[in-house]
Amino acid sequence: MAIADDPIADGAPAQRLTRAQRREHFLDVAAALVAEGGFEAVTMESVAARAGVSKGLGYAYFDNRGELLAALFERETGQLDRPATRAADAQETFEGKVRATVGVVFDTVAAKGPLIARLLRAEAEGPINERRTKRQRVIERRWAQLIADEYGVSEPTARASAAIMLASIPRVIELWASGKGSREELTETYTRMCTAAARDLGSAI
Amino acid sequence: MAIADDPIADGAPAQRLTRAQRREHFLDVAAALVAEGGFEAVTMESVAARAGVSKGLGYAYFDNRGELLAALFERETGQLDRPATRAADAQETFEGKVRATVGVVFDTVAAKGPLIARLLRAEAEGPINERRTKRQRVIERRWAQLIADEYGVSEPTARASAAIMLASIPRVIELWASGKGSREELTETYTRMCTAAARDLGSAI
Amino acid sequence: MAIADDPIADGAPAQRLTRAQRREHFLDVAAALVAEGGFEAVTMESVAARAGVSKGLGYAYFDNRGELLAALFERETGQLDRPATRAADAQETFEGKVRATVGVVFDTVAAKGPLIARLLRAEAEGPINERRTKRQRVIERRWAQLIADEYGVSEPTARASAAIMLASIPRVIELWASGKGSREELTETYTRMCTAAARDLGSAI
Amino acid sequence: MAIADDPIADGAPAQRLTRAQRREHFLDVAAALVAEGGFEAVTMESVAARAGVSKGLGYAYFDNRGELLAALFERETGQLDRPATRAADAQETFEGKVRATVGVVFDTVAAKGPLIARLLRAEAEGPINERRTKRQRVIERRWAQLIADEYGVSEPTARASAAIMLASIPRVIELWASGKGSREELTETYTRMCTAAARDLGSAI
DNA sequence: AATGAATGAGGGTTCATTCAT
DNA sequence: CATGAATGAACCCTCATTCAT
Repeated sequence: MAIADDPIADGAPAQRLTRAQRREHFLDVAAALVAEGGFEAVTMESVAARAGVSKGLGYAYFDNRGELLAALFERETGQLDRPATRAADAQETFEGKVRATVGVVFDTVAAKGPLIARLLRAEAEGPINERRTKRQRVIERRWAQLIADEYGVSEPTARASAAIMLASIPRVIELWASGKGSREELTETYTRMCTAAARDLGSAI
Repeated sequence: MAIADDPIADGAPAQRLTRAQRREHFLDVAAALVAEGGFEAVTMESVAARAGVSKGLGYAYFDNRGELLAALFERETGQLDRPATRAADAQETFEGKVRATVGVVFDTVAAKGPLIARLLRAEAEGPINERRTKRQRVIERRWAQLIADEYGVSEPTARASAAIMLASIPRVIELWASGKGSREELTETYTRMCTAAARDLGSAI
Repeated sequence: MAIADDPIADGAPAQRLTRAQRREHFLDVAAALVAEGGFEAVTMESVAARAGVSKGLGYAYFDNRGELLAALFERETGQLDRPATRAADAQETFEGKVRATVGVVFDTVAAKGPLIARLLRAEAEGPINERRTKRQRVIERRWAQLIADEYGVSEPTARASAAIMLASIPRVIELWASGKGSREELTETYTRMCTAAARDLGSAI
Repeated sequence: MAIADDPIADGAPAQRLTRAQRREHFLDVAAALVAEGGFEAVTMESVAARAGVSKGLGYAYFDNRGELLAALFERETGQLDRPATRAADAQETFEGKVRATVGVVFDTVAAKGPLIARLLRAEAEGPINERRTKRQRVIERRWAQLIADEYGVSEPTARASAAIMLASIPRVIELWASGKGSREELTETYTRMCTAAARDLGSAI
């Protein structure tokens, strides 16, 4: 409805963005929508509307809805995983790495809300599921390596235990979100559980 | 479209079943569809088509799609939880109970496929989420009690640790389903992880 | 669900009725449903359910939904029109007849609720519309005759004026139902309007 | 299915109209359908089919079926009421105003068919009923004021009589449409009935 | 690049009606 | 006479996607 030269109309930056900026903006909007209403809330139309652009424009940046969601997944997990890896790398022990990783997860959730939990947990449309599986494999392998190295756990058992530990991280976030424990308590509990389990698995037959 | 070897020819009126039989049949079909394609694959239409009946018939048995899904959830979790509780009750120790529970889970998956893992894990439509949350609360409380009693873990920590342990059961099933370990190995690993964690949490401050 | 020898189960007379009784019962139920929720509320299923019989039974008494509604219309308008005619016949003047007729209408509405208003007014499914038109023609002709005879109004004008007068009777009922006047006031107003109009139309060119 | 002389071929994409044009087109189609078959004949699907567009397009213009019907009601009654008010305002007396109003009604029906009668009369779905009730209240109040002022009729009686008079206008249209009188005769008859009634109600106790 | 009209398929739901038992 | 399982058509509504402008 506005006709001219508002640099940014209506709260929605509807103008003169570079291709990359506009793409990011789409992802920001999609992130907000997932956080508010889950994946179903992300429709090409809702994203366009919230972004203040026309219905068809999304397709100039993403092949289809699946790709938009996949791009969102990549961006958000990247923003979680890079700091997490960095924080873990700064630690010597498995225990330190676990604690550091959980810390970054909490930080991220604090900063961006339930988005990341949803991304990691939900049964979602195809393109996301594939990527999630791939990401999981990578992270599980890393943790398994640490467990095997530090506690002398056999390869396959280390793999399984890493998978089991990682699977409950979203629940830890949920517990926090629903007030079932403080950040510190939950970090402590989770870290102790992981290390105790790893130690035990490495200890005997 | 199929021409041969359908038990029921394509335009012919379906078998006339009793109310209870038809209801079970619908749930069987829904179960198969969830196993294959997740919740989204369950539409009143897809169920009817697969069941070989007309589109509207489902509504004579379930008020709406949500109720169908809810009924499926109730049936399947009931078939898991009743034997699991029975098996756990027959054991004295937390360790025994965990092992027995996992055993029943494996039995169930062996008999009915990975459906149950999906039911327990996925972020799903409203009616299922509510029921899952409720069920979780009940089971978590039970495990928490055991952990607190047997290992002297404080109430809140026991609650959190139970939640964390239970959250990874679907992943255990997945590991098995994808060949990442035998039933015995996975049972052993998971059980040791749980008991080691509980013991550790109870050991000191 | 009950298996034997309740003479009347569940508030619903579900048993041992003669054909005619059962037919009447269906109409009673349909009447109640129209009064509560309009024509749309009358489905073959809702009628059967309320009557405490099985879904298909209605078709043993009425060819189809339209016929059920039509039979209801006939019965109810008959129960209005016969007393109305009798009451009108007992009066000498047009004014008396109008007053008597309106009195019977009020009595009927008082006894049977908004059913009759709905039957007379609503744009309804085909079979009812036809009958209503026919009924209207009959009554309009009668009133027109009276107007012509008593006030010397020409045939066509008498016909038109009768139609115009009769068309507002449902509104009179509505006014009463919504508390916009007492029975007596509304009867008086309506009667005076009709007689004044008739007198005027007969008076000159 | 039609093969010839459709302006638009059967599977071809429809004319691309502006938003306003398409909206009007939808309303035109809906109007035609109401005129032919009443409200029930207006479904989002029937409108789309008649308009030669795809099933879902209507929802880009109206939130749902109710809104479409409501918009139709607003448009049509607006096109009747604005000229009617103007014509009535140009007259000094109640008689003149009644005659002028009826004249505009006839003009409108002549131009657009009996649609308006249906809109004003029928018991319809919620959104229309509300609006009709509101409109009626406004017009009844206006007429009541005139009757009270010019003939000295008491407030409540004036209200009731106005309601009664207005309720028969659709019937006047029907009489005309079914050839039961000329425009002039019906206008004259209706106007005399109204004025005679008002005069009488004002004359005594 | 961007708009926004339009498509078309998919899925939810309701009911009149039929018919095997 | 009665039951109640089943059909099938008609609607409602939403969205991913295309494409003329």
